[in-house]
Amino acid sequence: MRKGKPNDPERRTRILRAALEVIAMEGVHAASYRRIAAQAGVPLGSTTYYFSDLETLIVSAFKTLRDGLEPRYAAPLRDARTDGDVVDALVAATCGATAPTLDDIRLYEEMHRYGARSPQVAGLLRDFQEASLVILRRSLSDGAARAVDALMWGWWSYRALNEHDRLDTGMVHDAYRALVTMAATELVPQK
Amino acid sequence: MRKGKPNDPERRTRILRAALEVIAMEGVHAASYRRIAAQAGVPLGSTTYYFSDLETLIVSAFKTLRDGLEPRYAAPLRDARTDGDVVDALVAATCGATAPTLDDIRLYEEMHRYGARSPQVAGLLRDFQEASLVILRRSLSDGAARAVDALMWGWWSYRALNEHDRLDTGMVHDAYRALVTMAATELVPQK
DNA sequence: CGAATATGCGTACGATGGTACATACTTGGG
DNA sequence: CCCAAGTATGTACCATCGTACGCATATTCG
Repeated sequence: MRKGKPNDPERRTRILRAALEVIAMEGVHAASYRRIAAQAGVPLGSTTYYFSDLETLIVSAFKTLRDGLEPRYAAPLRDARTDGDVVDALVAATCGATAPTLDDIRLYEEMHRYGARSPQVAGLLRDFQEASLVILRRSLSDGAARAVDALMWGWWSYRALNEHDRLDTGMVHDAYRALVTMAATELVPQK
Repeated sequence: MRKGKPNDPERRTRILRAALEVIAMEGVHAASYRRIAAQAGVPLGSTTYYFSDLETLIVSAFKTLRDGLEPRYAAPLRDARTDGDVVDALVAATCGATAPTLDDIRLYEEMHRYGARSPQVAGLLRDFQEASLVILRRSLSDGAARAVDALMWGWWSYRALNEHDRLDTGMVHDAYRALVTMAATELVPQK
């Protein structure tokens, strides 16, 4: 009897990567079995074999996106010690070294939109957001954490819309500092 | 010779409204000629007659959305006199009386995503954003205006994802106040 | 070495999409 | 009243989609 070892172990992963590429370039609506197969350089039957329906494929692709993104953004924030470190990490995540690429933002936006109609993907998004909030709450009040989270998303969104103008780092820094400072002064009635 | 007066002058508007309804309910990917025609209660040929291709129809629909939304959100902000008024207006626009409905947010998100592939729609979005910034800059520094704008969008987005929990008004108020206050203290190096 | 079983693939079908276009209907001027 | 021209519609074509399914290939065990 056969063990079930795949002939090409990379294939599944390659399909998922191709799916994300297609979604980033042309949107979820363009992410068809055929288009993804072409992108991955595998035959149509290969994609339907690994993912019995399209919803499964897309959700799986978004899952790998989350798994890839989460540690990348979480780490610098987790290492922050002082409020200043937190602000710096936030700035970096918004428009600095650890900031997502435009493709990543597009992907995340597509995910967001797809989540409006897919409970599974909505769950992924909430997981992602909750993980971010958990980290932020280690140094900020709940309110400030939520505000910071929303602001970061707003700026990412802005970057996606205005591809060419970079966000001014000083402005971003000031805004985060204002929110983080608010957290400090608000801490008494909050706690 | 005939004057060119339409037999049913309402029809064009009705089709555009139906398009927005479909987009809000099922997303742009579901906005087909046939689906929109069904929603508007008109035959397929009627939609293709008024809009020679689908892109035109969708862009027109988004244009009417912008025209409808813009005055609604601009007015309260324009009437704000003091910084406190501005903060109150922002809170109201985020989660209060003048806040967009969930449908409006969904529509706006669909527009955002569609804009990623349609230069025309991207232009509409930038218009909308710029109009908002112009008003905000009457009482805030450029940096604060941008931060406030991004934060509002982030919270709208949050509301779309977490349909059921209302944003805490106090938290929203504090965050906006922090950003507006920052604008005041930052005003010297800014100007 | 078969034979059984998992892996991988090609084709076909029914549904749905945008669009083209021939046809009808409505209107107002002659 | 009737015809020209704009308005409105029904149908049909071709492409593409998700999915089903039968067949080919590879692998491992007895």
